Amino acid sequence: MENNCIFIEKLRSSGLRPTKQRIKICKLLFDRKKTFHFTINDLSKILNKEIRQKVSLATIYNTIHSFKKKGYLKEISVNKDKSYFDTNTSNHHHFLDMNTNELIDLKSEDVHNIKIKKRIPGKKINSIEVLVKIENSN
Amino acid sequence: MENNCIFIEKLRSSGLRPTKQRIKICKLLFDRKKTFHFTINDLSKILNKEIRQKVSLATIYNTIHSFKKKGYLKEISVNKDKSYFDTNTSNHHHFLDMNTNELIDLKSEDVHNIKIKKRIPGKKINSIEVLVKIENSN
DNA sequence: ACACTACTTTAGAATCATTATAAATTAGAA
DNA sequence: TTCTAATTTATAATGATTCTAAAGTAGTGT
Repeated sequence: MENNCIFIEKLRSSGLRPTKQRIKICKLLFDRKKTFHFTINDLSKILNKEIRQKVSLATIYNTIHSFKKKGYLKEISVNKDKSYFDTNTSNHHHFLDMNTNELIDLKSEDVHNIKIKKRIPGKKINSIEVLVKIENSN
Repeated sequence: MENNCIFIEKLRSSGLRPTKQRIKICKLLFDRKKTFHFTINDLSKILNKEIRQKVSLATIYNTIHSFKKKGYLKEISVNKDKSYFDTNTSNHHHFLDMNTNELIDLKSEDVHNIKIKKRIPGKKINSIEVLVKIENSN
């Protein structure tokens, strides 16, 4: 219970009321050591595994979008079927395992020296995203 | 009319019957100097601008998928709303203009020195895709 | 030219992720 | 406690894509 204080504070300081649904989602997403990659569907399944306190799909969408807007989550465009989200909001890249459809983080340092030689007049670079597709090497 | 011969041959040699719908789509996609980026919706609008010979949505999807499978088109994951296709099937990257949602080709040479330091055991790299998001620099 | 069969096209239905809606619930302030 | 605005929720709506099954067409053999 005391653990939730961090999340309650986090939510409150972002102008989001700390409802039990949001706290539950916070715990699931942010109370972990390693980066977590997920789809809304994944999240819904995990959240609603225990029947006692279900969170509706609409709330999951709302909450994830709020979190993204606040910068707590990154959205990753991998394929058009589903949206992937990433709890690692730092500047980094990804492996995509074509066999399992799993995302794996690549630290910024793991991809060195990305230099873009071409420029578009009147435009500035906002971000550079690298997706490395991998597959079984058998 | 004679122009179509190229496309008829191309289709035939790929085991695709040269129907008038496919030829029409071929002309639209491949009879141009510059790379063409499009969504199915774009294509449908252009194809069906003239009312005389409409091509159904289902046929457009079928044809584009066939072309992709044959390697005549590349599919690009930019955002989950829509699928983008690219008539440039060579190894290259993209700018994505966040203001207009437009894709712009980046030659392979325009992005130099992509080296991935990390490896995943049992996996080999299939492709490396770089997406450079740009926006108005006003 | 004719007939046959497999390939294509097509309209419309089905699907699936996501968003909108509107009513019921809840948090925080007075 | 009471009030109001924020939130949750079930359900409907949307929009891209896929499926389906019937009608049309290309290519082969006659």
